[in-house]
Amino acid sequence: MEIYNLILKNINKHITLTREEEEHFISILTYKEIPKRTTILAEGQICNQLSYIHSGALRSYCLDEGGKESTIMFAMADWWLTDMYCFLNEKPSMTFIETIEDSIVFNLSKNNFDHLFTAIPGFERFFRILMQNAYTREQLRTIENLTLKAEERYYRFLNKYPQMAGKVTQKQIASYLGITPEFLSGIRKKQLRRE
Amino acid sequence: MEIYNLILKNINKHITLTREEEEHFISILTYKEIPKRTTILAEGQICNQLSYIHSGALRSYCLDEGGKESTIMFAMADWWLTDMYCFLNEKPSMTFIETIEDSIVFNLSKNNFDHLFTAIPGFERFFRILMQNAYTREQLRTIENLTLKAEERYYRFLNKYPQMAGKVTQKQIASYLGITPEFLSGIRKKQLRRE
DNA sequence: AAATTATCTTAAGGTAGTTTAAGTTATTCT
DNA sequence: AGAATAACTTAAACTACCTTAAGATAATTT
Repeated sequence: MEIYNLILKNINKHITLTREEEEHFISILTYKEIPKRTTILAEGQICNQLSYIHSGALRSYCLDEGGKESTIMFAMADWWLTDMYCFLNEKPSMTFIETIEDSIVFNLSKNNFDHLFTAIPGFERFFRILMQNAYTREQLRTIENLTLKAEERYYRFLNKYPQMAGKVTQKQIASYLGITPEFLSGIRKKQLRRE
Repeated sequence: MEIYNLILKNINKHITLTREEEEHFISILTYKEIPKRTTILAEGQICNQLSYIHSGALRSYCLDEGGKESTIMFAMADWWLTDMYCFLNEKPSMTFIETIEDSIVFNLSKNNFDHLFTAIPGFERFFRILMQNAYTREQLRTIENLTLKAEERYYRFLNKYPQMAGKVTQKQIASYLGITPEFLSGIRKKQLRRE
């Protein structure tokens, strides 16, 4: 099937599958078309799906006691997304996941995820590399949060995710950077004056 | 060898090795005794070792342009530690790693790490799970840094790493929390007054 | 044991980021 | 298209956290 070329290419970056393995893998995915601004995972639900984003864009975030949002990550086409801790440990989700625009995702259930490793051991390697990348990316974010001021973090964000910057609201960017929308507005004004 | 029981138990939590596999794995480790306050990795060096900490405690940190330290992680007995990004990509290290106390570590070189996966494919699974845990831990830290005030982060740190709290200086704790030692001192004073 | 050096504390003054509130501009819904 | 809702901006007052500097305490070196 044509539409699965993208995800197969994603996997082929790290491991090689036989024709049968590819077919098996695709057979355990569930195809979902999701309109924009749809919540596909809410806090408290059991998170039993790992989503590959075929097209579109999504966002995961959490709420603190006061109702303040923090964006955990933005995810676009060809990325994987879930509440990883809760997916792996089958705990009620601590996060929300919603579409930013109309999206097509392929879901892999926790059950199929677990069995995939016995059916096709090569996937251990694939997900090892995926987790490595996620870990090192997350660690870099920690360091940037600790060492940089909001203004510098904002410019690095624009630089790292230029496609995202156009799709998401500034409120969402602010909540990713850990600042208020008002403060971000000030940063942007400063930039405009310079141009 | 008696001394390798701890690391084998660590690995056995996630995968099962045959006797020969255990022996092969141990044979590629290099044993190191390191006195306290020794830098085992400096910024700019190629980081080609992944360290398992048999005993003792270590810390990894980075320096910004102004020379300000940020502690990336504290690591104690039975933990794995390296500059993961630079280890995996064979880049010059962006971080420093130093012993906090006299330590014994077993080093796995990048070369042996790479070959380990073909020699004993089960290690793909082991390191997948290791990376998963590192990733989800790091993501939790990001969220806490974004949503919590320094005081609350300090108490969670004490709670999560009670053994560490006694071993490291407050300057180091402050640099892990992303605050100045002076500000941490103020937080501690507040706590003392309450008791 | 003394001297040196690093850590920890205290306090005053400064800056980065927040809060609240009001007004403006987009989006979404009917 | 008009009404409703959410996003974005502006500004003033506030708070969390930083900077600098000095003195006290602890650890390390000689």
